[in-house]
Amino acid sequence: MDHPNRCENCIVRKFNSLRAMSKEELKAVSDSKVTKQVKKGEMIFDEGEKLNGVYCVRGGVSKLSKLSPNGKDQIVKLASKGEVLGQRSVIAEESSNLSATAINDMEVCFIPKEIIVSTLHKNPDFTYEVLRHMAHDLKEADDVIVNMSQKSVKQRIAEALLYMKTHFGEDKEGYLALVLSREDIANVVGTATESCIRILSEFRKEKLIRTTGKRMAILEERKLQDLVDGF
Amino acid sequence: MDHPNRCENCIVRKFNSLRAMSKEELKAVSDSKVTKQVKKGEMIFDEGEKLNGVYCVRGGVSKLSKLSPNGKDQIVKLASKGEVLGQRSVIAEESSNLSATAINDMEVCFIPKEIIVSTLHKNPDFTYEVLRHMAHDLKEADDVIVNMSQKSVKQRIAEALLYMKTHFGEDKEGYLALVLSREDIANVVGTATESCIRILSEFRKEKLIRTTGKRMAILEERKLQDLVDGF
DNA sequence: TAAAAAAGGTGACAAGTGTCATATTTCATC
DNA sequence: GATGAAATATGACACTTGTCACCTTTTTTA
Repeated sequence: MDHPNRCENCIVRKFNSLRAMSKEELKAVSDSKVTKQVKKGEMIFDEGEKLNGVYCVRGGVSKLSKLSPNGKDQIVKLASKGEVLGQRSVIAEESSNLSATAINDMEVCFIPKEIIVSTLHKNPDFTYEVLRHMAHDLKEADDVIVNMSQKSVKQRIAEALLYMKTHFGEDKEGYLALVLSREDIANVVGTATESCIRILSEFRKEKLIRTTGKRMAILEERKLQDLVDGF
Repeated sequence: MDHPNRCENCIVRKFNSLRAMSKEELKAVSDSKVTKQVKKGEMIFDEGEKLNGVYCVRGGVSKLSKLSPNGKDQIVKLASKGEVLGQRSVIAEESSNLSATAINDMEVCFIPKEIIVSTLHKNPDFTYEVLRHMAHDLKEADDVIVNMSQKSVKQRIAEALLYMKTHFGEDKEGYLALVLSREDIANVVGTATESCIRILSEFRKEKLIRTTGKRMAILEERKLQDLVDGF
């Protein structure tokens, strides 16, 4: 039973609420889960879809976004290793309010909702753990609301770059490990792609960042932070 | 034991997660709760404050807001009868990320966190109920993010008016039951007070609304909705 | 009730941002 | 390695929105 592909042995679990599951519950999850490879650009689930379970991210990064009436895709959250997608919809028994798309190649485990829901009813520790995670997500969402409404596009882009550095790190050459297209960055901060490109060009000219193709490196973290804080 | 001021008999409870509590738990809550009168403009708790419990709203309306670095107050949510304030912070064991201020005279019940937390550990139904509420709040927050970043100020104000009508209703004369200052409306939609006043004046000139002092009535719900949807 | 303070209202102007048009570069695929 | 498609880049311009200045009306307080 020490197969590396068993949830009991999956390191990723340490980061999410599944760590509060008992051995038996975890075994049941492992027996019914399906591991999937998702290629860059592929959609894991779409807005409005009824989800039959949740997706536990083993590797890669996913964007959670919502299509606005004007045709633009607002990215609400970036999810990586250890995060569980679709939890909210399964718990509220509603169709998904967001779509999930792979930003790079991903490995995710699909876990049927029956197991999640029954564990929620039987194991209060697990429910409490899920609740704590959701409380955290809600706080982050509040922060995003304030940033969106009170900060300029330039400040939001600076913040997004710093976020990418602290949450996804850098490679050996100092480039941000998470590579996002200009369009995706624009969709994270809620602006037009052209505005995003323009401001990144500005940052480059001011030597706050450097770029090679779509790879970007932060040169002046301090100055970017000052910008975010309004000088 | 049929005192009207006992939680067991409180109608408000029907609307929130406390309905999942057992008779005994509810009795304990009732014995330790403190009912407070909060006057218009008074703060219930402030951003950054450590909360020793939650506040159950019996009457009146509260704004939950967050001060942005530029000195503006972003209203994230309006809470009325039945809603529980401070839940998120108590569950995550963090200081509050928002402040709560009375928009009109309020009556709230303070419930010490110990009772909430211990019930969360003992009663899975209650935990699940709280979880479902928080899942709903999170969805609403996602929607706010998309609105903030993708809609114009005019659209957001139109939406805020419609929201006030559907959530708080109208009085006999057709005026919105919830009376907000122009500044508060501006803080809900994340714009400057002057811009808000200007757009409301515009709506008035176009006969979409009518105003008497700070009381406002919606005349053309359909047209406002069309505006929100981008014609 | 008068005076002071707060809220509502409007104009003028500047700054920020979105849109459209059009190059240019990079990337994927044969 | 060539070729077409997608992504990046930049200019021009209009529109939206914020800021400041000032005035009027309403509300609060002495």
